[in-house]
Amino acid sequence: MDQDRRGQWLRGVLAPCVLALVAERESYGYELAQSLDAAGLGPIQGGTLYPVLLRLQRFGLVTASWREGTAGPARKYYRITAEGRETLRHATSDWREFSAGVASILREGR
Amino acid sequence: MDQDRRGQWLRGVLAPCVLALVAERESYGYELAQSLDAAGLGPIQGGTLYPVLLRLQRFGLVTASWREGTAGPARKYYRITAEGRETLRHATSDWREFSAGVASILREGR
DNA sequence: GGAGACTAGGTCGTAGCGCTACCTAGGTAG
DNA sequence: CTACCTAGGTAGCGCTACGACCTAGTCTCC
Repeated sequence: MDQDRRGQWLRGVLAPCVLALVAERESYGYELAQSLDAAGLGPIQGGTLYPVLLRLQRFGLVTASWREGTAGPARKYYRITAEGRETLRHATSDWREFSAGVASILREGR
Repeated sequence: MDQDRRGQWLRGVLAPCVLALVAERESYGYELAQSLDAAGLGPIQGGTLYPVLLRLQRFGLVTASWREGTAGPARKYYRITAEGRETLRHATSDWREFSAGVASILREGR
């Protein structure tokens, strides 16, 4: 109940974050993992990220296409859909509201 | 995948929030549920809250004592421990960092 | 030409936790 | 007696992050 806090916090946040990164620029799994780490969310394991991407695809929030890499294995590029953008918009505003509520509670217990 | 976002977001956040409220002023379960709702986290069901309180108690982050209510059933009052305060401090700073990272990602995908 | 590292994607089992539904029990109002 | 509010608790379910593992292509170095 100390080190795994981040794991719990990722729940429900990871999918919108991935969606936001894909919305900015089409990308593939491995690169997204690096972007998320660079953004401060910590290292996201493959066993975590790939199921997320499959879920987003299954829900029709992103589309995927295989492309040969110039070097290394082929990459699966993801692009956001209109529905994905809509979902992202709602998730973002919901999250802002939620995190503000949490911040207000945690601020008081200083 | 719309209304249950909040449920996912509560993960790992609920315990620190309860801890923060108890740190501010000793309280009991039913009242804490109302405080959390009032703070904007939405209604927290008994089946969600009471296990959280039992976990906090089992980890030694709070202590509990039964007290007769002037009206209605007896109440179980919770008070934060020194270890609880320490945990709360770490959780709060960790959460600030984490939520800032999420905010930065969601901001970009505007 | 073999070993090892890096890139890239995927699957499987486990564990934690919020949720719904349900239960006990005291007090009060009609 | 019935209904509702307060107050606490338990049981099973479902979702999801995680670690462990697997396949495969490319590159460097010895």
